[in-house]
Amino acid sequence: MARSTLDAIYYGAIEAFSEKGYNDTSMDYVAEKAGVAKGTLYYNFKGKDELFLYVMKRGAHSLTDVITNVFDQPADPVTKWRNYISTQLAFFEQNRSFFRLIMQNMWGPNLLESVTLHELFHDYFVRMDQELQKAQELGLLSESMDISTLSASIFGMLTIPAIRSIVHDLPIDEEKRVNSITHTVLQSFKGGETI
Amino acid sequence: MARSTLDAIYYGAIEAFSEKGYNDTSMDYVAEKAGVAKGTLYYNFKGKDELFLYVMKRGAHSLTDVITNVFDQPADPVTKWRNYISTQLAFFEQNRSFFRLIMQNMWGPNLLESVTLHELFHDYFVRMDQELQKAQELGLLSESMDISTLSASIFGMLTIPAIRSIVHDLPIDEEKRVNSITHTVLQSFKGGETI
Amino acid sequence: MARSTLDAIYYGAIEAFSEKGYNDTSMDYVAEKAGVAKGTLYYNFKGKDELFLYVMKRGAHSLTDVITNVFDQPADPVTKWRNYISTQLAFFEQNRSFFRLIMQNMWGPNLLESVTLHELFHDYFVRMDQELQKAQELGLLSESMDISTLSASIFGMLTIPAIRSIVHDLPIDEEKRVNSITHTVLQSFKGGETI
Amino acid sequence: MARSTLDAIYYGAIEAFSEKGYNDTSMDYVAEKAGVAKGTLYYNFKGKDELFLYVMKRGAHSLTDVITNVFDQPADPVTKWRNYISTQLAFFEQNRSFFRLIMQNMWGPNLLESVTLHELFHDYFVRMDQELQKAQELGLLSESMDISTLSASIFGMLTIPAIRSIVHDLPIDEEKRVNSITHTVLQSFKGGETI
DNA sequence: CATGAATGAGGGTTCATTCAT
DNA sequence: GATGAATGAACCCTCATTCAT
Repeated sequence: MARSTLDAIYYGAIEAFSEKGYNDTSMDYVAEKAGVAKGTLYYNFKGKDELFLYVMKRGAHSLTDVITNVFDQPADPVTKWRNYISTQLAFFEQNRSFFRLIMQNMWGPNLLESVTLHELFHDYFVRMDQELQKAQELGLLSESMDISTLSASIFGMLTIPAIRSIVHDLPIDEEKRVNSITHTVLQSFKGGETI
Repeated sequence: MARSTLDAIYYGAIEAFSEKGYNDTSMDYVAEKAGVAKGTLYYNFKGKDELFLYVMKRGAHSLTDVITNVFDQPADPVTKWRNYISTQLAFFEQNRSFFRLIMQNMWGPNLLESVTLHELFHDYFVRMDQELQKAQELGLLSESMDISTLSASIFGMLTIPAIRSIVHDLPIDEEKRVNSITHTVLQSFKGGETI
Repeated sequence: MARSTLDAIYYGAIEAFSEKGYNDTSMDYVAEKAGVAKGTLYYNFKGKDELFLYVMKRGAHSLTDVITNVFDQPADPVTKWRNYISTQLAFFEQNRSFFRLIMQNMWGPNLLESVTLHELFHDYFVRMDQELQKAQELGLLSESMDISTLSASIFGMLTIPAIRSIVHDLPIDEEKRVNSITHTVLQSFKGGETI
Repeated sequence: MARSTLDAIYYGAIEAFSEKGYNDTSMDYVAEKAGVAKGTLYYNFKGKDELFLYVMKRGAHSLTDVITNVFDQPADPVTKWRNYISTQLAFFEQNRSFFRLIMQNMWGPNLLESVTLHELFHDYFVRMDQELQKAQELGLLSESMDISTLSASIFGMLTIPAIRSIVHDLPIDEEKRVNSITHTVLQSFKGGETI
């Protein structure tokens, strides 16, 4: 199959980088995990940077797919957000080490000259902004709320508890966590007279 | 003065690490920024890890000071949380590159064998948990909320928008952002019948 | 046509090697310049060494052709030598980068186990030795002169000024140079009482 | 002594490069020959290029010393040129592999961005040009001769026979060679009516 | 206390060569 | 005949660490 070598590299690289982080992962180790020779990595990618970026891009894409699928379903807004939260948390749970990798590298200096890893998640935030816009138009969300701040906040409400428990490698009462976060997120939509 | 060399190292190191991140900062560069010889770093610290940890500890301490000072003030809970948010955001703004450094390294694999950087922020979360506990006891916060999830969520509501704007190096309408986040946080305290 | 692939390789290789030298020319680059796949190079040649040797041999052959054509013309000796010089210099001028390539590799360690590149020019020196022998027999050249030293000297009188101006990429008063060198060479034939 | 490490590197490097040429000499091999660790090479030089250039510069300097010493002696011009030839040839003989190294690299592409190795020999040719100028003023050399061509030619008359015999590793009748070349060089000074 | 020359393990990258198609 | 994906040995270089001064 045409993609087989590339796929082997992808899965080996995601495993290697997730385990050790970008800097502590040697190309030798990636090659070993991928089951290919080191030269093959360089035959398919210009260098470590480009390989890493490829991994992150494929990963960011699958992350964005989650949000897209949820919000494209026909459902009332509250159900959508509830689904978004539980689906996203489940995704993090199923891809613990990769999610951790993302959180490590989202804030770094530019990896390549012009591309911040953060930009990879541009689509993600765009989709969330759209949905918040809709909520605002429906009167579910106060007009005074700054949408791009809120989308980042919601992302934070979700991810920080998730990454925190992952870093500590603690088992979590999944249902309780989903409920708490759902509550937090949905409350943030309500009323505007809190200040 | 006894502390002068150590201080020179501290300030040089924080500058160097903030600029380039842990891995891309060489001991040579730290020495240059600190204005001391490389050997002096090793005279004062066992190695790069220990030096970095020292920097992060002093930094985490000053971060924790913020939350402590705010919550120790006599004030009603709502005012306290409002102050906490604005003070914390101001701290991030004043220490942009160091805050970025923290966010990069909070989720990493254990830096030394037994110490996760995240543990450095243990005190921070403990203090917040205490305050949330109080709020719960005062009936400001629903009994059903999971406190450790909520404290992480609140941290996320604050930091992700902040780090996002720092990474993108965008100027921000500070007041609007504080208001949006304050609203979000305080709303999360309200009612429990959202689910 | 049978020779077309081989010729494509030859012209691509001579261009590539002349531009970058032996070591800095990759087989990939030769393949690109030749417009064939890398595997094709290995289908036609055992390896890089053999390919390079082939290029040098074809080149050395055309260099030797020059000297042969000149000395095979019926003319008096002085005219012959004058023609030799101007023709040779013109050849260098028309094949600047290839000539430079030759001069770089003439003195190296043996490229293959048993073949020095210098030996490629064996025919060249043999032909010159013959002509000097004739001159000696005609009494044009002192009996005391060592012919193999002289042929090398003459080659040096020609090539060093040529390569020097090529390396410096300087425009040259061609006529003046030919005259100077012709004078130098022909003078070396005269008298024997200088020592 | 302050220079001892640098000297060890110098002598090790000259030995290594002379034996294998620039490209086929690894930094590991230089370190081994020099009796220092590889890191020491990089502590003292930016890279392989700079180290090589240093070696060539020190070498070019000692080559230039020869010509300077000879021509600074009080003697009649003919004696000077005779001494120059024999001294230079002796120098080549005593530094066979280094001389070969020079001849290999004199014609290469620029090693660093702005410095051609050939420029290292600038002083050498300047000194020879001065001496030829003097000869012209004394009437020993025809006014019509192009000096910079002639200095290169003389260098060629000397070096090509020398390098040729070195490459072929042939024993040479030293005296006969000196005589032949001296004759050739001195003859080139005479008369101008050959053309 | 402080220094900086010296070290060497380890990493990213190149590239001549092979071989299944 | 020709191809190009795959290989892995070898190379240049970095940098945390040591230690004699």
